Amino acid sequence: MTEPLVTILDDEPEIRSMLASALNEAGFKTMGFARATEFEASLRTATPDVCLVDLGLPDRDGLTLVHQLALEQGAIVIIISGRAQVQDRVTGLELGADDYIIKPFDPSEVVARIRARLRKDKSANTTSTTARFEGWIAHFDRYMLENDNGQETPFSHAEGEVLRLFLESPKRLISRAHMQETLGGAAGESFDRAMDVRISRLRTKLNEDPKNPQLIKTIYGAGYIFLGDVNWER
Amino acid sequence: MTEPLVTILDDEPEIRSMLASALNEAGFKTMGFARATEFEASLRTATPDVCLVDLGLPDRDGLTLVHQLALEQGAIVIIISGRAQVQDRVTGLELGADDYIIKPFDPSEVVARIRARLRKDKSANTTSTTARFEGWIAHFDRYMLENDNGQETPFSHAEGEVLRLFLESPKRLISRAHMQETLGGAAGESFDRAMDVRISRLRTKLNEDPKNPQLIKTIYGAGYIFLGDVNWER
DNA sequence: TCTGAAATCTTACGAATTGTTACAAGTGGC
DNA sequence: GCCACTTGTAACAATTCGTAAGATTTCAGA
Repeated sequence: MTEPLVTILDDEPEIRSMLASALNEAGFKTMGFARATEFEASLRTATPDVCLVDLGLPDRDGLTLVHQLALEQGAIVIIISGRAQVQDRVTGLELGADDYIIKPFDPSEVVARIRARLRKDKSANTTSTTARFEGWIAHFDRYMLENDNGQETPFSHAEGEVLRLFLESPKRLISRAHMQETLGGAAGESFDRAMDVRISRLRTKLNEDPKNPQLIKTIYGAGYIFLGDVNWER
Repeated sequence: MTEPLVTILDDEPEIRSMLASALNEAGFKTMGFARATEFEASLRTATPDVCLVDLGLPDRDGLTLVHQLALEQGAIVIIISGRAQVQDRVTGLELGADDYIIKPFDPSEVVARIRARLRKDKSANTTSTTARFEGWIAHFDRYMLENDNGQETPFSHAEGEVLRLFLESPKRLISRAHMQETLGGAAGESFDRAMDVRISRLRTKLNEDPKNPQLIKTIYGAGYIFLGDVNWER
């Protein structure tokens, strides 16, 4: 993974810029939004790793948004709020937030808390070479795909990159933009055609029915989702 | 997983019992320790899912312990401390803690934070968002609509947005304005035509009788109401 | 009950997005 | 150099989804 992307959703410009500079300094990419609608629009093209959400939004109930984000996107969601009551914090966390930070806050603590989340998130799958999923076993060290009968088919490097991307974030929307970025192709170019081809080839190796793919699902206008339970072996 | 095991390491008996009762009530198993040595001895026989660690221990430097725990055991480590300085929190988190809670604390928040961590830990493979309603099952992760015979029809992203909106607020009026807002279309424009096309398509997938829709009712001049009981499974 | 205007539904079409196939350029082993 | 293999590009097919336009329904007032 390259630099993780953190989105900042807060209507106060000072807070956005304060967070952005602290996060950039810490090696994160950031995107700031003042309104929920703008933020949601951006989700079509970008897949943030962490979403910072202020609860006091002008155009939307923050808690509902948090709920959706956490459940649908599977992203790490951190609430930033001026409401300091225990009850507020508890409901925020119950609704799916991963952390709850109270205003006023220190940017360095925000950074530390984000790092703590990401660390945990990644430690589940670092330096592993084998993954099992839905009857398949992917051997990344040997570039081999083993089916439930033990038969093996080779897959290429390019195919492996895509497959790994999927297996590292199962059941999560992977935007086209994010894919191009991590797979090296300069965005906007005619490389996005190549992306499709890679995925198409991967699908055939996974015996996907073109009319009705079970594992790699296309979300028109957004990206892809890899369904299926994944187990990495270490 | 059965009931997760939470260890409590704190030298104050009142705090141990307070946490233990709150956690037990919330469905966790607990083990309490007053000293680091006792706690470490227990690690030989038990594998806790979550470790609550007080930093002010009599017989050990808490931070070193946290570091070891997080690295070697891979367990979820939550610091509970009376030291409230930002710097303390940052170093605690950097050393591997997953969370940092300041004394005095509310037990219910501790429970909520533990739940948040466990949820994330699992969610890599468990993200299934489905809703049952009137004989149908909507699988939002797979973009599939299952009828009472088990047959599945795919629905598109745009259709899913509308369906989700309905299922999240059943038996309540959903105004056109609100729909446009949440579905991204710039309000007022000729996008409202697209709205009812979406709904129309959704209706046909739900086998609605155009003359007499049972599930998606239109309220002339106001909006729509989704009738039908909904059960979310997450 | 009848009538007309406004709101909504539906169908068809087209632009944009994505899938698939064929082909060519590049790479490495023998 | 020859051959198998990988991988991007181009061309064409299939899908999604908004727009337009005509049909249908609803509601208010006579």
